[in-house]
Amino acid sequence: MKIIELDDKIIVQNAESFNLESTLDCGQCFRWKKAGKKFHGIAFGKEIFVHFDENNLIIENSNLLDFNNIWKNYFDLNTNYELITEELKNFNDLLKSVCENTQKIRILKQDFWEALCSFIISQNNNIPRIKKIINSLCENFGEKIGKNNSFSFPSAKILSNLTVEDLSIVKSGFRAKYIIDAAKKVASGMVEPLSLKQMSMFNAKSVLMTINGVGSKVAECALLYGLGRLEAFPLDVWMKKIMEKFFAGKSPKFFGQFAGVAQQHLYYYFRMNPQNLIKT
DNA sequence: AACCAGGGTGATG
DNA sequence: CATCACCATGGT
Repeated sequence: MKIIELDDKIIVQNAESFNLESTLDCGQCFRWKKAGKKFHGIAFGKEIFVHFDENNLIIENSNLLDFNNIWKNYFDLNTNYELITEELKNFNDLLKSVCENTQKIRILKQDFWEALCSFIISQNNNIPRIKKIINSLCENFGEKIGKNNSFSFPSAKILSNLTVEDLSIVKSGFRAKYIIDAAKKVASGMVEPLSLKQMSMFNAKSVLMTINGVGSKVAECALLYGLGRLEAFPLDVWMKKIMEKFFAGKSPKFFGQFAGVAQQHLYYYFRMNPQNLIKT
């Protein structure tokens, strides 16, 4: 991996190859959009365009400082996902073929608060509307960044001072009170990502579930997408069906220390191919 | 028009 | 512990 900085772009030569489409569209994040060959997105208060040119990862509207501080970690470029995926393929024939089909998904290391808040919004909701609510949340309460109409994800501190009425503009429904409670607990340090990273999965999950509106599934999402705990295994309605049909009697432990990565391949594959889940 | 969406809560058995 | 109505909102 060699980094080249020129103009307002970063070129990561021989970046460990991964598939941007599957990685950014597999349901782990909600703020990336395809713009031609490139993907446009915002994370950690910065807006970029990103695409692959052969083995080179091109990050536009950025610089070396941001790459080192944000994007290297966000795309988790120091982790060898090829190794992880090879290990997963040995667990089970179905998982092997699914991994080969979904192609090189990478779990992003997202901002803890954004991941937690986004998956609180996701409960009993559909993906297009989740994106719409998050977008509205950013437009109304985030900070304007760049020259375009782009906004950062609003901080927990900002949201912690809002009322349910203030939030009604984003139309998050009954989730508004959950967002505010989560914001208060994060802003006050009662729920603190650095300490959660040091805790056991069980203890970290217990702390997350003290937030009103955070149950088992959302807690696992926060652990996986916001805290880099790759053994976390969110069981949503799709994963429950998949487990019931193909992994009956098995628990998430079956998939080992990278269970979350396995989960992402399975979830994405069956979202893309639901007929293979319905049919008996 | 009823039903569903990357669920959680509180009440009840 | 298992089940169940209910939770707001927008799309089909």
